[in-house]
Amino acid sequence: MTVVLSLKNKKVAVRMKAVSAAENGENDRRGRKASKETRRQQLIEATIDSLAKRGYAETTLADVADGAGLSRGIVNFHFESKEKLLIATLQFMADEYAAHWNAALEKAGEATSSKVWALVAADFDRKICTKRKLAAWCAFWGEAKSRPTYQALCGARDVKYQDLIVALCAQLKAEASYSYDAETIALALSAMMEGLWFRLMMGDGLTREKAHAAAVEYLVTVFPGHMTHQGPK
Amino acid sequence: MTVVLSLKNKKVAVRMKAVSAAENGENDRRGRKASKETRRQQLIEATIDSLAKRGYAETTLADVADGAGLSRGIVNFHFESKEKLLIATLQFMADEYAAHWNAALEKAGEATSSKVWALVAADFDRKICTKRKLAAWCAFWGEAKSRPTYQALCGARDVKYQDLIVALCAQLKAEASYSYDAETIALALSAMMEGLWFRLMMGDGLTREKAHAAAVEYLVTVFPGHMTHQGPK
DNA sequence: ATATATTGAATGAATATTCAGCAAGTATGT
DNA sequence: ACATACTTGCTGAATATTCATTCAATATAT
Repeated sequence: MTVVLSLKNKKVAVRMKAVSAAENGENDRRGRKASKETRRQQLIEATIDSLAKRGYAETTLADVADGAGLSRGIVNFHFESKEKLLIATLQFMADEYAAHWNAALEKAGEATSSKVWALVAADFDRKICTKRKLAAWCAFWGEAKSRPTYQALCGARDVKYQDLIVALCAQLKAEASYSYDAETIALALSAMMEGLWFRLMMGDGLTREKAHAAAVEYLVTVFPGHMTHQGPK
Repeated sequence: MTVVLSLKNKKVAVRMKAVSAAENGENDRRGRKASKETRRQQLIEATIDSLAKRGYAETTLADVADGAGLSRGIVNFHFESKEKLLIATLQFMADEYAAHWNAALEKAGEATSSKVWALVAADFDRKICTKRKLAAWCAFWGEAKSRPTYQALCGARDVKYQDLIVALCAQLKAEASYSYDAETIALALSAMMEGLWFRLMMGDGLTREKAHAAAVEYLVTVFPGHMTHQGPK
């Protein structure tokens, strides 16, 4: 081991870094023999990195392995194929996203307006709304139309989410006397949030705060009886 | 020539179709000896087809050549490399998009509200807003963050467009007494249109008409002094 | 000791690129 | 009118490259 150190200096350094990055988790065994789940998670994180840095088409297993500080064959050992790694990565992001807005909904008050406000805020939370993750999402979007599996997972964002937003908008309409069609407003709102995500990813100096402010401005305008710039009434 | 017909039946048939598709242009020489520009355009169209059908990562030169009804080496003959073909394709789409909204702006009346209305309508016009083209755009978006050349061309949509929208919103604000910040509203509006494009591409049964209606609903709500559901006041 | 995780070189498949040759047009000379 | 050389667009087999996958050897943990 120490014999080869002079030759492998660089690589060892990289691996140290990668391992210490994985330390965050609770399941904190390191180096050789990290638990199966830990390794998988580490590889998924490396995949997100690669997708964000190089895009879908340029993401190679070699790059993922390097990013994780592990050797070439590692992905095929823990996932069976590149395809399955990518699906697991997308699945992870979809689960994380869903868990995040569900949690936000839990924490929000009973009032419909509080729920809407919380959902919008959740979309621009630091935890979810990273350039890195947005870029990874976008990499998948580009391939989603031609791959049913991706489409299903990208759309997982909508299946329940969209229904919820529509229901909440309908609720708000019933509470006050807004004239708009609930579905139209729900569509406009969620499309706008997606568009803001997209702009954030493209990164023309748009910040999370400004994006959130734009969404809030919309809420206040459309639901004047329920929202203020500071929060739900 | 006739000797090989029995063997090449299928191929010949495909080529006939491809050639007749290229007939639309003015420069209508066919078969062998189509002008250089015509051939390039034909290959660009085939590239858009492939991007839309198979996504960026799965688009191969073989597929493009087949789609155009031409032989394998053709792309490297007319463009130098796959990369250059893709850049030319994106350039074409960006030019077409810019020309389209500029034309819409020309045709619109002098009033600021007419211009805004025209820009929004242009975005959902049949000519631009095809599933095929949206899918091709999306394929590029996924790679744009990692490739400066793509990013510049995808962003070409904003450089002037975004400035114009901001200026028009500021103008509307000055004409009536809206309280919003013009930049915020402009951001919200254009983000929403991008998000609607995205949803159209993903194709959850959303139609161009419904998407346009959602955008109009927004205009009416934000600029009540200037807009009605039927058009600018 | 055995089982398990990991490595990294070898393999093979996919595919971009090259290029020698062919065919259709075009110009020039007789 | 016909023949000849020359240009240009195109073909498709051969080559080079990139990369996912495999697997025998090795290291580590229990």
